[in-house]
Amino acid sequence: MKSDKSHHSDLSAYIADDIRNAIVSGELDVDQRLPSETELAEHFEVSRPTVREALKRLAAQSLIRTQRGATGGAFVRKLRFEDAYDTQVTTAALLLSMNAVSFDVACEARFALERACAPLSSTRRTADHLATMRAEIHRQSQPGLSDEAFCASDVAFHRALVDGAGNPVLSFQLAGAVEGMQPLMNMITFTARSRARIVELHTVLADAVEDHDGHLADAQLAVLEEYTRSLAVDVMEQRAKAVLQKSE
Amino acid sequence: MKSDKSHHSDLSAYIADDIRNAIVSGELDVDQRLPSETELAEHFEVSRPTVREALKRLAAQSLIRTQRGATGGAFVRKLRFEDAYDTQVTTAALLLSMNAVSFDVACEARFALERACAPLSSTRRTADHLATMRAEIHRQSQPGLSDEAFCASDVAFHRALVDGAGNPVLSFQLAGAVEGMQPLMNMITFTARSRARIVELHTVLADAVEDHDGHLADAQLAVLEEYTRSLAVDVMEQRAKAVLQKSE
DNA sequence: CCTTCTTAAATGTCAGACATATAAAAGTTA
DNA sequence: TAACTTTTATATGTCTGACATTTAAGAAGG
Repeated sequence: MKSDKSHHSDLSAYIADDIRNAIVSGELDVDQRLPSETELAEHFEVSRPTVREALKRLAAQSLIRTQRGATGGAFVRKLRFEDAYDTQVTTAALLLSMNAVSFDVACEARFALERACAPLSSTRRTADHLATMRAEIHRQSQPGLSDEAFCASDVAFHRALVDGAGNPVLSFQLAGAVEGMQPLMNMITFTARSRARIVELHTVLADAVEDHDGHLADAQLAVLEEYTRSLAVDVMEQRAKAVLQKSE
Repeated sequence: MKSDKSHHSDLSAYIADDIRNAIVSGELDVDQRLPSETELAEHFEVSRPTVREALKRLAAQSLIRTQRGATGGAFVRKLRFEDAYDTQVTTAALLLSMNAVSFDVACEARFALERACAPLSSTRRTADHLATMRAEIHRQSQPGLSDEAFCASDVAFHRALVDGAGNPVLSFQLAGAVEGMQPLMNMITFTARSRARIVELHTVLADAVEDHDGHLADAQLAVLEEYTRSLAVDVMEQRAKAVLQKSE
């Protein structure tokens, strides 16, 4: 950790960068304690509030955790997949909404990535993953389900499929693609008929995964993608029609 | 934005969550100005430093930007794909190193995801993407290249392939998988022979993409994955041997 | 009308203080 | 001696009030 800064405006950002680099480069190990806030303040020649702002930046990225008390301080945090999950989903959702990503583009990305998992999941899925998929299918066929609950169940189903690949890196990456897309999916209104169709597709998909048939699973996801996109098109058309009628 | 907090220890985290929810839910629009720090302090009934710590947390996630001066303040920031890129890569790299993810697992995830892009890229790649791929192949065949530079060029090549799919969501997701894996890839020492082999594989891959042959591109990536893994195995074996010799 | 000066509002930074949590050391008692 | 209690030191969490700096808009002057 060097201290240069000189004429930087936003010292806390500079200090955060400096410490972050030390963590990423491995200069600071997991669970290692950082110097106390007072010591950091002296080292960087800034005040304690400024150091604290820098530490909060790092905490926001789950790079450190803090403990109060006598042996307390800031410690390099072991970044777990679960920790990165939430941020990943939030970021993906914001990216989609703020950049006006079309349903088609998001859908394409999501299914392309998911299809990458299908063959692996067909090989490795445990009974547990399969049971989750079946349970979610069952929930999706319940009549009184709200559109949002249906969507949530859909996400749970696909997540089980992805997790079935048994590769935490894949699961992490897919979190953003699948869960982050949920807000977009929530725009769709699922009629009884479309729900029945989706349950049907999901069932074939689950069957394929159960039979270790990666090719069928992949093909089924392609069908599901096409159907999902057609549903979105329907919704858009209906909305356009509603706007037209209103203006008459 | 409600104020409850009650007995929360870590007010800045609570406040950051509160504002973050307002942004994610769309309650606050892009480029909308947040209340001034003083006003936020009054609203949440905390001091200004505490508010500032909360704002720095949000800034660390690129959710807000701040401007100084008379009309300054904190503004909801439009999260761009480029902004999320760096964080994505850093997070992925840290996840791999801190969770002792094996080369095989990371490699499998990376190539599975990349293969998801191959068919799309074969259809849509522009001349630009192709030119980048060719240029990187050329660089990789230069003799005096360091292992790190070779790796960097490899990343650039694959990134061009992914970008060829023309789907920013895919490109964003793959950034983590491909670039985040670079530290792991840097462990490999590339001999002249293995470099020649990789250049060869890359060339066939580029040819396939040029010919809009998605199937061949996909197959070629599978070959490349297998070869990459075999290289890693070689490195591990040599290291194990070195350790044995040392202990004799 | 244009330029320059002033002013006000906001963030950026600082210093010093107190509150609180926590583990280890010191003290106390059975 | 052993177990429990109290004290103490150290760290983060928070507050107050102040000053520095940046910046846009209004005021003053040519």
